[in-house]
Amino acid sequence: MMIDEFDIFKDFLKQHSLRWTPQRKSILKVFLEQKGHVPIDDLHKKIHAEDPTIGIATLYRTMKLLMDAGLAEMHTFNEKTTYERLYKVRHHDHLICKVCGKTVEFEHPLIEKYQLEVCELYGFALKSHRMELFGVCNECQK
Amino acid sequence: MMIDEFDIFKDFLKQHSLRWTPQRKSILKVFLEQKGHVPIDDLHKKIHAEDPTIGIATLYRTMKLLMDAGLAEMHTFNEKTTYERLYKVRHHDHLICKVCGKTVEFEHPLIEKYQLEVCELYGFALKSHRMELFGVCNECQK
DNA sequence: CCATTATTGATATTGACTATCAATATACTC
DNA sequence: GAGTATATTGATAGTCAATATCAATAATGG
Repeated sequence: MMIDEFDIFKDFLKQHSLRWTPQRKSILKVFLEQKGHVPIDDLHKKIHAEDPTIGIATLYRTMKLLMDAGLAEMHTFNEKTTYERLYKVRHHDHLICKVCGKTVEFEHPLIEKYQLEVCELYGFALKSHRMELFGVCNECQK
Repeated sequence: MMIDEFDIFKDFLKQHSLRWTPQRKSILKVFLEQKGHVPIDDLHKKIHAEDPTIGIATLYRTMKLLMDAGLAEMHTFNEKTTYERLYKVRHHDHLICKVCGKTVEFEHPLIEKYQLEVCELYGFALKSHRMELFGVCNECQK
């Protein structure tokens, strides 16, 4: 039996005495259909197509819950806030093109290893990290 | 003959047909007196003590110029914007305590090396990067 | 000194996000 | 199911950092 994001969210809500509502269901559904980094206004448009009665406040509230539930992650690239799916997606870092804004995901085990080393050196217990490389992509170099 | 931040800024302004003014001088002076990461309102208070006539808009405008001139760098830790001195300060990354907000600066040559590798792999020309490790510091673990 | 153009401070505006609140929906108990 | 307690909702007002506007002023290059 597969545990999917809907189960996780329902469970999270129950654990916190919060409720499973049609609005939360719609928002999660639409969010999961997106790929990569989704800005809030994109999400809002698509939610609106699905159910025009859902307000922007509910969208913000629900995205916060999804983050608390570990299903979504917020990023701020170039002053722009986007949300990214988190569950069952490997951890990765980002390469961002300063010209066209394209992002590429990558992971590098050795970098992660050295991050741990640095934390130990300073007596920190590492919880998470953020690494973004800014550059100019192939296309934009031409 | 030492080239300092004042010279660099004056030169930058000249290059761009901008003007060296008492306000810009005061703001740079106060900024350079600060240590580490300075929030804009701290800076504003100290500027105000130096010269109460300088408005907040001029402060924002000047900080942007200092960034363009390569003398300052903006960070956003825990939703809070801070400015950091950049010139003649070695590049470094940050370790941030999620509990007390303390930041520690570090550098790790090998991490930088692998960042370059990743960029080459994807055909990006690396311009800059941001790496922040979030954890719990020694003190806050007790 | 003059003309040109950048700069300034006060303040209005923006834009993203949050708080408020009355109406409504959900979950729980019996 | 009915009834009750409580969470949720959408609309909208409010907040806050940052930016745009603009008339007055200051700096620059002749």
